[in-house]
Amino acid sequence: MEKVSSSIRITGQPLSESIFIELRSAILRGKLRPGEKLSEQQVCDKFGLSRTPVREAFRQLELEGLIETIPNRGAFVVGLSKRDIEDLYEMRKAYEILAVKWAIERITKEEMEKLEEAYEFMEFYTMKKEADKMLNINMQFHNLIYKASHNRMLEHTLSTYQFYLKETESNSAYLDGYLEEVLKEHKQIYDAFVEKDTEKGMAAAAMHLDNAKARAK
Amino acid sequence: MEKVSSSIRITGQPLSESIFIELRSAILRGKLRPGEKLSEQQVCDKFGLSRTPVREAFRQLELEGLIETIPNRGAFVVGLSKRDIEDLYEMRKAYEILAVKWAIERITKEEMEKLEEAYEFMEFYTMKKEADKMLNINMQFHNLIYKASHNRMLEHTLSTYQFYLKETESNSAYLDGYLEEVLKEHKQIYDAFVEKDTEKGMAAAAMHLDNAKARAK
DNA sequence: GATTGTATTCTTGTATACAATTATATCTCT
DNA sequence: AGAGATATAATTGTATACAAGAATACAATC
Repeated sequence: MEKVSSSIRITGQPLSESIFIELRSAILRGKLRPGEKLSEQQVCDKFGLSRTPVREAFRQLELEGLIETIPNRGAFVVGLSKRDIEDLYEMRKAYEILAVKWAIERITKEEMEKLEEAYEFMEFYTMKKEADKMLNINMQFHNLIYKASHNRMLEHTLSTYQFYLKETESNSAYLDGYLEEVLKEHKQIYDAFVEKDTEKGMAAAAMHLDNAKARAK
Repeated sequence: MEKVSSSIRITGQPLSESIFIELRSAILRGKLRPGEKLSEQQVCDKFGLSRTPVREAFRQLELEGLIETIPNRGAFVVGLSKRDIEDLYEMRKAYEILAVKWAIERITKEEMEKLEEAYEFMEFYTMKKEADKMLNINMQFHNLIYKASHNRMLEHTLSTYQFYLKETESNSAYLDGYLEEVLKEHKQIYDAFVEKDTEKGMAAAAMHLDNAKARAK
């Protein structure tokens, strides 16, 4: 493992959090290979800090299943296979459908206003053909739905999946040729919120995620 | 928080793991109330050990969303609302359907033999009307399916949900009057494995979990 | 040459010590 | 008495120290 010159200290945020995010990203991006041993001391040396926060990060990675620790032997990178990622799209789809359903039932007025605003930005960026901004607002749109589902676990899990898929996607600018198609799919979801039609929303979400999976190829 | 007389040390297992499981259980069972402050020192005193393993357990609880930590202020119990638990049944159902689908597609010969054995135990215990043993083999049956899905994340999540629901269920002996009904539902799932019929399996799983939710009331 | 037993080294698991931030209590002033 | 400021105490965040287990190296034996 190569050293990094700069510290990862961010004021206010515990170091264990930073290390967790950093290592998770490295594993998902394949910089840390499955099977590879992850030594606490090496990680400490790399980031220039003590073992305490590193160990806390390890325990979190273990809980997410990205590393496997054998007592008194150490931690080993697990990582995601091609099929794991394929599966992840399916798992996300199943939850996203639930999120849309609950969000339509439970969304507050304020949340609805934010969702409307997000959708309007999507229209705007589609018109301007700004794919990278579209990618961002796309994520926000979905995150607003997660929040509006008013279920912390679902929200957390879907945010995690979003992160996983973002990190593992080979080409993050894959939206380029599909802006209008993507907009249309989101319009169907958004319309379902306006009409408070859960069935329509769930169907639209399912369709959208099937297409998203196909586009990511 | 009251002290416990006995130590929770189990040879081979890190203490952080034991504390994690212990605290998680306490939160799910409502012994630790939502909003309550969870002091590191208090937990240390209670279990008679140092802060290092306690902190590691806290980080894991945080990741599962059962506590919320505010930097430099401490950890606060979050817990699950009635609706959270209701939702959990839906979330479990969505994943269980996926697990059955993938398991039917991916199950190995050895795994199939174990599943068959588990199902036969279910028949046996139903005949003998042993509800508590049935509860156990029931969990095993489902865990075998999780394993056979050959997706670690799905397996881990479903195991967690199983634990959550088991801990929060008001009456763990709720199977009592429903042994034959439950057996029938599992037979349908098991038959789908024998016939390698994913559609049938998914439908049977959906039905089973709807009924399980209704029975838990 | 292969294998087993032992000593050494290395790594992890836990406890303690220190630093930094936050909460609380006390005191002052109006 | 109440509001604000300061000092003290308590709690968290991080680093270091120690203990226990595992891996490695090496010697002795077959």
